[in-house]
Amino acid sequence: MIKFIILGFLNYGQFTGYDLKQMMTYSTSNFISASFGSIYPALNKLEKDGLISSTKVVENGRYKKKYTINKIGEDEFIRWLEEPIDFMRSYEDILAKVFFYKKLPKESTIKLIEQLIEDINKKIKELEKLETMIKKEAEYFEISTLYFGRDHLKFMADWYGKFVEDIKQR
Amino acid sequence: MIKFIILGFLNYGQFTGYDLKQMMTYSTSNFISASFGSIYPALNKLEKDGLISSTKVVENGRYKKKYTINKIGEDEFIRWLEEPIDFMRSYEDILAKVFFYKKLPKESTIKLIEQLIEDINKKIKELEKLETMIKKEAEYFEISTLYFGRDHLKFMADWYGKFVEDIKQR
DNA sequence: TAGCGCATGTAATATGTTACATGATTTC
DNA sequence: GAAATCATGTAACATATTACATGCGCTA
Repeated sequence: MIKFIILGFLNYGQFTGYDLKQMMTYSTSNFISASFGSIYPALNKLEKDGLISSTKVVENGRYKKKYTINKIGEDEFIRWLEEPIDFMRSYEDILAKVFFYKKLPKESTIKLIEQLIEDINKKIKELEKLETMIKKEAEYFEISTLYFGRDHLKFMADWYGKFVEDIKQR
Repeated sequence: MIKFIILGFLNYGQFTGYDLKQMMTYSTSNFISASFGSIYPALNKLEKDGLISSTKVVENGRYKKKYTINKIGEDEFIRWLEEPIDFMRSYEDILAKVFFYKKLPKESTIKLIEQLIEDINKKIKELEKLETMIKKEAEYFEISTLYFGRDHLKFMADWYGKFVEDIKQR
């Protein structure tokens, strides 16, 4: 996960691990935040795997390692972005992709979100079947968690429905 | 996390690791599911720590290890349930507690949920401040993730608001 | 000169998954 | 007799956090 957020930000320029942490704090902390303890090892692994490259520089007398994304990294990032959204993962995972959707052609974005909505609606129907099956025996708080699940998915389908309409009209 | 789900289920009787996995599959898979690879080690640790005890039995010629919750386990479970809900964790974590709220007196449950709603509303105000600050520079998809965050929290506050009213009227 | 911000990194810990290993009983 | 289900467990891996370790430059 953190891997793709890093690749995403490196699409916009050269940054240090410290820069990336700042960017996450200011713009993605709402759904993804990372500590230095995950950013630095992730950067090292990405470089080892050839997705990014680093240059050692001294700026204002300070030693820095600036990272640049490579072609392989760009390709892997786009491949990830274009993958259908797995809505059963947390909503944070969905937002991590949405955050970078401007990198994709408008039609791709629209297709991905419409697919997402369809998948969510399928899941809602499944849940509603389950509900009618276990309604009688289940305890109040237990069944309430099912109702929350259902309503939460309805909220998601609804929100992304409006979102996709908004994207179409832009 | 898995630890408290196990303790929660052991409040209802004696079960094996296999039983617990089944119960999760059928009733909490909506927000929590666990593999045997996490259930069995968790059971061993809980026993080592004295929160649960096991008895080896042979049923239908099959070797089983049935677990019982101890007083320490019960106390620790209730302590966890009574803790204020940390809504910044995933909604799955919230549901994990709600699922077992029948173990708590009605007034405690109501207080916990009302506190949750208050915390969510505070966070919504923070987000709205942030929005007005960065509205101008931010890119469409980037700011959309903020809007989702805000609307998602509003959905949560709303849902739990109705929930607490329903609990009061029962 | 103390403290904060910038900058990188490691070690210990937490928490889980997937795959593997084993073996019994029940069902078709 | 094969396959599914019951039943327990370990090993390798994945992914992250928190705390620690280090050191420079700027500002009060």
